[in-house]
Amino acid sequence: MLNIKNIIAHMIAEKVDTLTVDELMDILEYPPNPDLGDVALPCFKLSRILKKSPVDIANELAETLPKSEYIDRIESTSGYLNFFVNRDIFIKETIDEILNKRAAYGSTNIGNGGNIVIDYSAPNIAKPFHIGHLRSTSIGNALYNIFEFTGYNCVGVNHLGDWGTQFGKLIVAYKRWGSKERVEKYQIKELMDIYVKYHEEAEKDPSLDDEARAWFTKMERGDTEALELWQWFKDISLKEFSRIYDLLDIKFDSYAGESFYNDKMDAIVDELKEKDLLIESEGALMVDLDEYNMPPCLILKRDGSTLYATRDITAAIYRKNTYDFDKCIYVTSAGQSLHFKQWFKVIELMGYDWADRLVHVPFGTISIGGEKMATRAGKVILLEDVLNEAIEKTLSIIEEKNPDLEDKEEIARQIGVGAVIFSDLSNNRIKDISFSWEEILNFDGETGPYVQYTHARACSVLSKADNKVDFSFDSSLITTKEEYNLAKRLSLFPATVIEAMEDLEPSIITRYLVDLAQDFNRFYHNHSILNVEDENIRKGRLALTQATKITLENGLKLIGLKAPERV
RNA sequence: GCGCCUGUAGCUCAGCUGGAUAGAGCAACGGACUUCUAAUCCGUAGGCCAGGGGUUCGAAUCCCUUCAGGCGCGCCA
Repeated sequence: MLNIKNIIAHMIAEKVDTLTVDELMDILEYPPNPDLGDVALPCFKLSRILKKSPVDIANELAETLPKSEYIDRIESTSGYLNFFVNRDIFIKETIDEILNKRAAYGSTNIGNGGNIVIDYSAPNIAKPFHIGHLRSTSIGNALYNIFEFTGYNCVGVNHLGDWGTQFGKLIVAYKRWGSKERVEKYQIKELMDIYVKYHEEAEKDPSLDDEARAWFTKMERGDTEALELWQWFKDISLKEFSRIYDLLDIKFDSYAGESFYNDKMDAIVDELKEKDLLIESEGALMVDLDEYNMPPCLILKRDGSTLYATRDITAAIYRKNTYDFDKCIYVTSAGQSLHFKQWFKVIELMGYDWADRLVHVPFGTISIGGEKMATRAGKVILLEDVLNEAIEKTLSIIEEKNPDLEDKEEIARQIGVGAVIFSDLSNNRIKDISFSWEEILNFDGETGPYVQYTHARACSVLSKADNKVDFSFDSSLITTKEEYNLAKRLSLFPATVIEAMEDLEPSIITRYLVDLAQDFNRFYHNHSILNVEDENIRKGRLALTQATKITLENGLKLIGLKAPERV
């Protein structure tokens, strides 16, 4: 991998033996204005160590640093040491590497085959898949791809919410207001309707809740009728979910949900007892976390039934035994942060040294016009509606601009769905999102369709050249500002992937793609690729175009988007 | 009350473990399609980086504090 910072850090380390290459890598930065240089060393920190003024240090280094074929010249400017890289070599090596590695450009093996369990999506059975569920799904899926790309082996787990008192409620609702015919006809919509009705009625008549609890207890005791209804509701939900996952092109390696751990929790409760971690309070059992400045972690309710934490602890131990993970990652809303901190601590107190491999990846809440979405109140925007809306809009744009496009239904799906996922992965995870139809259906500017369009544009140029791209281009003919900026951007992709992996932050890739697309479009707009007289310039620009196409495609795939060749 | 998160252009957001003149997109206005796909590009305008202290050669960035908003705090997940 051609890494300019790395090369420069080595150069400096030869001269300044008080700093290591790694430390220098940290200090080196990219100047705000490319006219100043390609890489800069601010000398203010060295000033104290070397007991000289920053200006003197920069001046001295500018004269004494060893020559390198990669560096054209070095300038000292008011305490900064600015490096100007040799563009010929830099562009040549960057493009060569991309053309050689193709789909593997940007990948690394830092994971060394270690296992990563990623727990994401996890919708609740019998509830509709709404826009709020998208975040966990899209972030988890992107992290899955990013970890695979950096040399890990991922296990994607969909920890379905398929157990709990809401099923008691649903059974009560079904028995009172539902019918087999209606459920078979309207599927999850009907389940949602009767669930909403249940909550309306329960407001007036709290005895319904007792009834619901009784049904759930029946489920736990293995009552046939209760379990058959539960299984039926579950099948209906899974059918709906897999339709949505197909649309999104997202897959899981395991669907072991909450019910999977029903028979595994007793042993864990026993283990907690043996390890003397449980205390009793008002009939419930809990782990006291007072000395860690946290409220206690509830393990068993007064009636002896289990809780969320019980299940999570059990699942973590199961996953450790089954997958021997390097990391187990939970992609859930930021509102659950305390819960995770609590039970991670319990795992630690149980004496498991792998407690520090459990990672919570929180994300912000999605709201509509300032209001939280609530299934119970029926106030939701269904993800499928959003996806279909986006696909429809894409299709109408295609009809207008490129009606002869082959396979337009599928391409419209790829772009429409891409617009929704891209928008979801645009901001830092932790930021709250206010859902807006206008924004999610906007295909201009920093959007998925923009990046996909740019990719297709590159593909179109390449196909007009019969995809004849070879390595025999002369990089000294690639001289314009736009070409150089594009090459620089391309060279940053591998470091960007690593950063996204370390920060568990897919938006880093998303934003990189926008920057890359912008750089390519500026290049494309300012310079002809095919219609240039000089055959060698043409070759160089085609190589640059091909390198862009590859990098855009690799990046899009990481965040879970397709890269259609035509749009 | 305690804890966590957020506050940057009219709106949505970038800004790396502190570095040179705070950047994009949307919206607005003005330009560019007989030429490789205009889902594009170029330009104009838009800022007391919530307020106040502090640390530093240097702060949007780190520390303290105030304010505003969001979320959480033993039998939901």
